[in-house]
Amino acid sequence: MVRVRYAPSPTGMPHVGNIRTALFNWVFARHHGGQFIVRIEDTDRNRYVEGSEAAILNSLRWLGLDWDEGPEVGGPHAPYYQSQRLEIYQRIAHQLVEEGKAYKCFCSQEELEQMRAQQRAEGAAVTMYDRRCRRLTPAEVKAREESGIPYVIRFKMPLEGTVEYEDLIHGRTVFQNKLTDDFVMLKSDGYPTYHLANVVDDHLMEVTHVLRGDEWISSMPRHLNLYMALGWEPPKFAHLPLLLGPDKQKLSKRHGDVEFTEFIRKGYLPEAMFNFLAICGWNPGDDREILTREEIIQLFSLERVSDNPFVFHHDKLLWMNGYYIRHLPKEELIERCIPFLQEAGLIPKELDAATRAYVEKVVPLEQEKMKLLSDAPKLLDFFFTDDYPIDEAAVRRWFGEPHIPQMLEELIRRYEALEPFTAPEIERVTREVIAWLGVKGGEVIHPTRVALSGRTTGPSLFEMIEALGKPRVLQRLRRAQSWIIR
RNA sequence: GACCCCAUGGUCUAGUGGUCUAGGACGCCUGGUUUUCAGCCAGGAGGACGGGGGUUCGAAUCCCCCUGGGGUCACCA
Repeated sequence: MVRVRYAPSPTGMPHVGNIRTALFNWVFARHHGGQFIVRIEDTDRNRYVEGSEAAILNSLRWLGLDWDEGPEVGGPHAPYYQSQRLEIYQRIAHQLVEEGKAYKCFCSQEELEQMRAQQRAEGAAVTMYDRRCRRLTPAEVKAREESGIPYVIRFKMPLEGTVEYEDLIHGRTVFQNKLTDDFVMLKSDGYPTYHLANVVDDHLMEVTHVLRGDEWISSMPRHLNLYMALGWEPPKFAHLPLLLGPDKQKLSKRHGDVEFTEFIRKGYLPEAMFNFLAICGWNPGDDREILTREEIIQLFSLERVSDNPFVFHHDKLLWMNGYYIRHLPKEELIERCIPFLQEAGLIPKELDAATRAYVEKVVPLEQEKMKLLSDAPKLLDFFFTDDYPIDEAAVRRWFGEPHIPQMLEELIRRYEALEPFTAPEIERVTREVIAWLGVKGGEVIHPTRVALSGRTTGPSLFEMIEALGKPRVLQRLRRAQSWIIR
C-alpha cells in the first residue's frame, strides 16, 4: 500500500511550488490506489502565520486534492498536527540520548554566534558546530542540567563513512557523513526540528514514499542517519525539480505572483491549475499537454518526472487557463463569472431573474477572449453600467468623419422602429444604413461600437447591440451625438 | 568556499546509440477567416543538442574533464 504525505508548515501563505508538491503526492497516491496524508508541521512557534493553515487546506480543496488522513478528517495516526505530538518527539530524542546516539547541548545562541564568528575569522567559508558539548563528561552534563541551563538535543553524526540512497528521480546519491554537523533535533523550547519530527512521523504514519522538493536533497545524510540510529527502514525518496523564477532563482515572493491564493483570486480555473501544475516537471511521454485529471492520474509515473529545474513562466499558464475557459460549457462559464462580476460591483449580490438572464446573455459574448475569470468585469463593464472608460483617441478618430451625424440619426431612427430587436434584424437595418450612406461597412460599424461601448474592440457588434437592448442603445447613440467634432 | 543537483531554440518538454537534416507546446512573426479584438486555420523565424576529450562503424543519447546555472550549509521548514 502506497502512503504519501503532504506536510506543509503554516508559516505563510501557500506557494505554487508547495502546492505543486502536494499535487504530485496526491496524484501519485491516486495512481497507485494509495493514501494521501496531510500533516501540519507546526513546529516553529516564531514563524507561525495566522490563517495560513486554512489557506493551505482551502487551496487543496479548491484543486480537488482530498486527503485520506489529516486535519478535519483524522485517521489512525492522529493527531496530524506536530504541535500535538511533542511528547513523541521528546521521548524519542531522549531515548537517543540514553543510547548515546544524541546528546544535550547547552550552548547559548550567543556562544554559538561567537563560535561562528571565530571560525569565520579563521577563514572558514562555512561554519559548523564544533561539537563541544558532545565531549562533555556525564558530570559536566549533570552540573549544567542542575543549574537549569536550557539545552537542545543534537544528533551525533558519524564522524566518518558515507550514506547513500537511491532517489526515485535522481538515482543513487552518496554523501560523506563528516560534512554534516551535529544537527539540532529538539529545540530548547521542547519542539522538534523538521529533521526529527519528519522522520519520526513518516515512520509512525507508515509513509512509503516521500515526494518533496529538491532543496531537501542536502538533508538526506541527516535523515538517513536518523533512520539508522532509530533502527527504522527509511521510505523511498523522490526529490522533485525545483520551481524557478524567470531569473532562474528558486521561485519566491519576489518573483511576483507565487502565492497560490492569488491564482484563485485572479480567476484561474482549478482544472487549468491542476493540469498546469501536473506538467511542471512531469510529462505523459507523448506530445499531449492538455490532460484531464483522470488522464493525469492514470499516466502519472515518477520515471517521467524530469530532474531539471522548471522555470515557471506565467505565459503558458495564462494560455492554458484561456484554453480551459474557451472549452467551458456556457452555463459553467456564467456561473464562474458571476462572483467576479459581483466583486466588481457590476451586478448585485442577490441576482433577480432579469439580471441573471442578462448576465447569461452577455457573458458568453466574450468567452473566447477571456484568459482569466477576472477579465470578465473589464471586458463586460459597459453592459452593466454607464460609468465605463471612453477611448478618447477612438472618439477623435471617428467623430470628425462627415458621415457620422447622419449615421447616428439614421441608426437611431431605424433602431427605434426595429422589432424584433435581434442581431439578424439589427444587422439588416445597419447594412441598409451603410448602403444608404454609401460608405464601407467598417465606417459605420467601428464608430457605432465606440458610441455603444466606448472602445474599439469587443464582441460581435450586432450581438452586442441585441444584448444591450434597445433603450440603452438609443440612449448611448444619442449621447454620442454630442461627441461629434465639427 | 564545501557538498549535492542540473545542463536539447527565450521558456517547458520529447528523444534512452543509427528511424534526428532533433519532434511538440507556450511566446514571437506572417498570411487567411471576420465588423474590431480575441479565437480558429495555415505558414515562418529561432537549437548544429553548454565546451573539450574519449568509447563506438555510428552519440543529443555512454564515460571523463571543464564551464555555466541552481540548491543546501539555522534552536526555519
